[in-house]
Amino acid sequence: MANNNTTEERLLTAFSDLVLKYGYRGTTTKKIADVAGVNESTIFRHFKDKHGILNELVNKYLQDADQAANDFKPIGDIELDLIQGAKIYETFTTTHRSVFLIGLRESYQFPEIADAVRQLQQRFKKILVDKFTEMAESGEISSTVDIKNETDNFVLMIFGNVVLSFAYTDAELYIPSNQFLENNVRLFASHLK
Amino acid sequence: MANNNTTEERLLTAFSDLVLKYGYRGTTTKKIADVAGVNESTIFRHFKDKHGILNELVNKYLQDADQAANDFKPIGDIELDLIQGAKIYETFTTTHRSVFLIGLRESYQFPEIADAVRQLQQRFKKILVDKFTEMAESGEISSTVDIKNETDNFVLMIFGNVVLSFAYTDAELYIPSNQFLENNVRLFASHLK
Amino acid sequence: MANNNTTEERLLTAFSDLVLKYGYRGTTTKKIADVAGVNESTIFRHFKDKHGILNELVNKYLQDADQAANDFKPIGDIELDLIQGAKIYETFTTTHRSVFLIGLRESYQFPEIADAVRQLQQRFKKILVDKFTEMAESGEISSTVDIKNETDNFVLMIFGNVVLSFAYTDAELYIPSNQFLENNVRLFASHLK
Amino acid sequence: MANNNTTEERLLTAFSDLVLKYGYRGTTTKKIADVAGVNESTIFRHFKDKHGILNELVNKYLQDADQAANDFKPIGDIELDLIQGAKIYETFTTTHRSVFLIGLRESYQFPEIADAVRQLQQRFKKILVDKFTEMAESGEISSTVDIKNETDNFVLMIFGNVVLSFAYTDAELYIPSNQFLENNVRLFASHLK
DNA sequence: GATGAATGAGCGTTCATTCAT
DNA sequence: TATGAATGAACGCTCATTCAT
Repeated sequence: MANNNTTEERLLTAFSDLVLKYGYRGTTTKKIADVAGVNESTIFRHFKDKHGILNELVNKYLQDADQAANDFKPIGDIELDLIQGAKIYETFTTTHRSVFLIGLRESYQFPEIADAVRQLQQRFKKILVDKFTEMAESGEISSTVDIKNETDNFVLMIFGNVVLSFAYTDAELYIPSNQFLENNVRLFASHLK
Repeated sequence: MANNNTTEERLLTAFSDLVLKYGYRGTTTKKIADVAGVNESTIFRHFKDKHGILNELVNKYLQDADQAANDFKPIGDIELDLIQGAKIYETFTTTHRSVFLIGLRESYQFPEIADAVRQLQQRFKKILVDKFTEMAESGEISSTVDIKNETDNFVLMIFGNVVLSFAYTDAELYIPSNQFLENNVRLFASHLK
Repeated sequence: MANNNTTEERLLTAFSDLVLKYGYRGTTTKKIADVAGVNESTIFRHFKDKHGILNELVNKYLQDADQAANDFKPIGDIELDLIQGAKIYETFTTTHRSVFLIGLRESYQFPEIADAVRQLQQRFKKILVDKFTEMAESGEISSTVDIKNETDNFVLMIFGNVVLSFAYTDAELYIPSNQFLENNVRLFASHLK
Repeated sequence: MANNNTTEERLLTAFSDLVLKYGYRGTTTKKIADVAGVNESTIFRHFKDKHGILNELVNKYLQDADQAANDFKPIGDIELDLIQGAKIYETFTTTHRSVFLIGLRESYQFPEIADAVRQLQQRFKKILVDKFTEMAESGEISSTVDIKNETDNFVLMIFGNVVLSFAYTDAELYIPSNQFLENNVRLFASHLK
């Protein structure tokens, strides 16, 4: 038995962990059961089928996504706002790594997950664009700043780093969170002032 | 019969196409055979096993990767150099979509492919950093430019856009090539002058 | 369902029976399942793989072989001792027909089984030679008897009859057990007195 | 190309050699073609099918078997006659090892070969029994000799040694030809005088 | 006379899922 | 609530055989 949690929780945790390494297909019900310390057939008492486990995680993802989007409230300081956005995005995707990765890897099989992943990105972009537009109108941002494209670039950049960190877990390729926020995001922000 | 090409070519094409949708595991030998219009067992006359098909594509990837890295020769104009780099990177990854995606999605099962994908990224980064450092020393680039981090940001950005375009093929999320080079890369470059 | 035994027992029995007819390779998992009255995949719940079934039988063979060798205790009466030896050898090999035959037929693919079959033969030979040597020393056997070669001949003879009886099951070629012990073994023994 | 012989001869030789190691089933047409140095499909130009190769060898076996039986002409000297019989049997079976082994191993699949192997044994037995009976009638052999059973024992013994030598090629178990004839057969014969 | 390309049947094995207990 | 036994569909792969050249 993996830990003291509910059987259902242990199954969800086992599934999440295994998906990181093996992907959805490679995460067999046998592996899940072994890691969770239960019988394979027990899975089907708690979830309709293998897909049902994923659905549960997707539901949590969607709830948290709303929360994260609501939590992201730019305050009008470009630097702090981009750092805040990057931080929330990174925290959220890390918390929901398995769903994020399935959305990335198996987007064709699970279009609804791919959609969910995309939507989050769009919402973050919109929040930033809206705020920056507002700031541009009030003169806080120079009118020469190309808000739309800069925001696109920013989102691509933080998405790129998250993908690198998840897809190649053991690699030196991605930039660790703190360093990324302090150096890279801050540097990016400096061009918008 | 899918088209007039060699059986081997048809198999490679079928494999590549299916991998985009279904991933490596989901691309069954039966599907490959059906798409290529041959009997399933014919696959094994042309390739040692299923992995052998992938190996063939990886070999081509590695050859082309060398070529692409050699082709990327910055001329000392920041804007043109970044555009050139982004264009070559994008062209190369598009040509080798299937291998790139397998390296991204199934990095755990195929660490050598994940490595190959990573290496390309590092090589591009190094070429840029080397050139920009040289330009900074000769005064063509202001000494205030944070070459290392700017290059990181640039590479994350073009990587992010490539991943988006491949992973969510039918989505409106990624920025189409021409537009990306003209608007986003150019915009990014403008901050380095 | 073939009979009331455990699924595992039914599988082992089915495998054993089929091996006599078809050999190891010819005994397909489908045939085994059909004869045992279970689904083919059920085999793999009970045994790691096809070889695992054989391993199980080989383990039993090895255990029984020790027992058989220990049970064979010549009492110093040549005739009775040869009959006893022949009887134990025949009973043992008959009980483990399938393993014996695989060791004989597929010795190249399963050298460890071939070894096991050989060893039994050597052990029986040694027990006889040791006893007869002891009897020769105590004068119970004439010193003119060529113990080593006579024993070789005896073992070849009983081995030959066992092989005939197993390999050509429906033939009239081999000599049935009782008759063999009463006539042939006894006749052979008569020359050693 | 294996040697200068006819394609057909090379195929037959390749088949014979492979059968010793791998048995009939394990001797794939691909292996045969590789060893013979021809294309796999060439086999089917020379033989109807895989079984056809075996048939060819069986035909030769049957012709030679007649020859061997005719060659075996006991002269009335028990010792020399048994040695002669053992020698011819051994030579013949060695020459036709592959067929002999298939008859032994795959007797169920190829009953006609099993028959052929059995018949040879019966013919040898009959020749010996007939001669010894004749000798008994003429007083050359003591009337106390149990001709039938002694002959059975003798045939089992030489059969046993041949099987050992073929089935466990690399083993020290069987008794090498010369030694077998000089020691074992001679010893056996000594009891009949 | 021989080849190379292709096939279809069948093999051992894995997997998500069901069912009786 | 959970288990252990069993299943059927599918998978990657091998094999003897066919056919056009």
